[in-house]
Amino acid sequence: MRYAKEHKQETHDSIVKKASVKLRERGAHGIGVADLMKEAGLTHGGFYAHFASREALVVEAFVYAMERSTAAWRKKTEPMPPEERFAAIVESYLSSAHRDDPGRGCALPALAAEIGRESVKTRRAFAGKLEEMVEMLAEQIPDASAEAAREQAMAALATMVGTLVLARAGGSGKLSDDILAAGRDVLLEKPAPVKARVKKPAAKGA
Amino acid sequence: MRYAKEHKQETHDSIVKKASVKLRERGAHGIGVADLMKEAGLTHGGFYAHFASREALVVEAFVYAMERSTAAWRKKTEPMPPEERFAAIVESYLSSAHRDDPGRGCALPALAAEIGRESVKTRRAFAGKLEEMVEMLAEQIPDASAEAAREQAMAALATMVGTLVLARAGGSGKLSDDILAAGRDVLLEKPAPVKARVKKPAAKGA
DNA sequence: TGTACATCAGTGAACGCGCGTTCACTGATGTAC
DNA sequence: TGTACATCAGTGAACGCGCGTTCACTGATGTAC
Repeated sequence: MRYAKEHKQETHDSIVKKASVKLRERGAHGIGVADLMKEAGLTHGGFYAHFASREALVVEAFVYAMERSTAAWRKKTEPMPPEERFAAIVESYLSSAHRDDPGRGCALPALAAEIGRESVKTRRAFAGKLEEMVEMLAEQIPDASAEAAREQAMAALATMVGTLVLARAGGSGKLSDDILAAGRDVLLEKPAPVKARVKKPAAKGA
Repeated sequence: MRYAKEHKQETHDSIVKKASVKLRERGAHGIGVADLMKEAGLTHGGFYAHFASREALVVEAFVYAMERSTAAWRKKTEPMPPEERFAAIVESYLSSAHRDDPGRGCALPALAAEIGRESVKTRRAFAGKLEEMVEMLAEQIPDASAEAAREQAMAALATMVGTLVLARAGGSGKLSDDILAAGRDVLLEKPAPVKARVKKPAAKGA
């Protein structure tokens, strides 16, 4: 080795990390190889010493973002009592801060629709990370069998992703805020005002 | 007029219609002007007699798809008794048929994430159509005040959109089917198996 | 009715540009002695 | 310790291609007389 043992790996990781932010911000097709490399302080020529293709970087960056999110939520909720964990995730996911900062947020609202059009191989890599995220969420749902928790976790994640996608597309005015609030309310089981459906009171409600 | 009065308008509409299918299938950046025109049986040169830019067509095609969906749901549920309408929409939205045919389905799971990155002007056009869709959905939710119905409609739409996005990205295997089922179950208030949360029985359940 | 003309929706060649990718080269670094 | 050498991560010019857009032209159609 002519360079420090992990030099290349560090560069590689740095490219992936910076790319994962920019790709979430601009979409899977929204930024080119040259600009992605510039983000990492490099020139475009070196790109193919690290990745087989642009597409390969997109997949790595996506997987990286998914892993980071899953780990971050797990770590964040670890010190909390079990019955508060799910609500904590929902509240931070459906915050205006998350809506307004896609680059540091969950990769799903930003990139999942585009992943759905990629190769079978890419979709499989995605599915694995999605399963991990669902599993982590399911663990934060107490008072349910494993199956029920998994189902609730999938539905809750879908609601969170859909809510963020619509809130982002709907601007940042009242509509967008209303969408965020609506998502929070159903997931935290706060009944909607007046004539709402009968519900068990939410954990932190009463 | 040298041509039949509505000739040009018909061509314009035909381009928008075909484009709206292909754009939902391949994404807002997934197909070029030349191929879009070929879909309508034309050559690319004529494009700018109909649209100011490619972007303008994308917006028109998106708006067209949203209007079609809203109108189609309204028409479909019209002959039904009010308490069955919402469930009918959810079931057709979260069907494997809809998952597997993005081109003829709702524009939101296919394009909303990309719309969220467009200009303010484009996002405003989007927001208007989204409001119409939410309103239509809200009308199908009986037993609720207008505010509560609007909130429930927004949350339900978010769940449907997120579910479809994740189900499409997750391939077409078990994970994908499970995601679809989970979305249907929460929206139709079928309690998940075993130890589920206390819920009012669903309209068609008992 | 028939002919000359005017219109304009649509054609297709051409443009410039940016992108993903390739490749010969450089120069900083660690190794051998 | 000091010097010559080998390595290879990173550079930057160049490529070919496809895209959005422009434009001079065509030819089918409706109108005037």
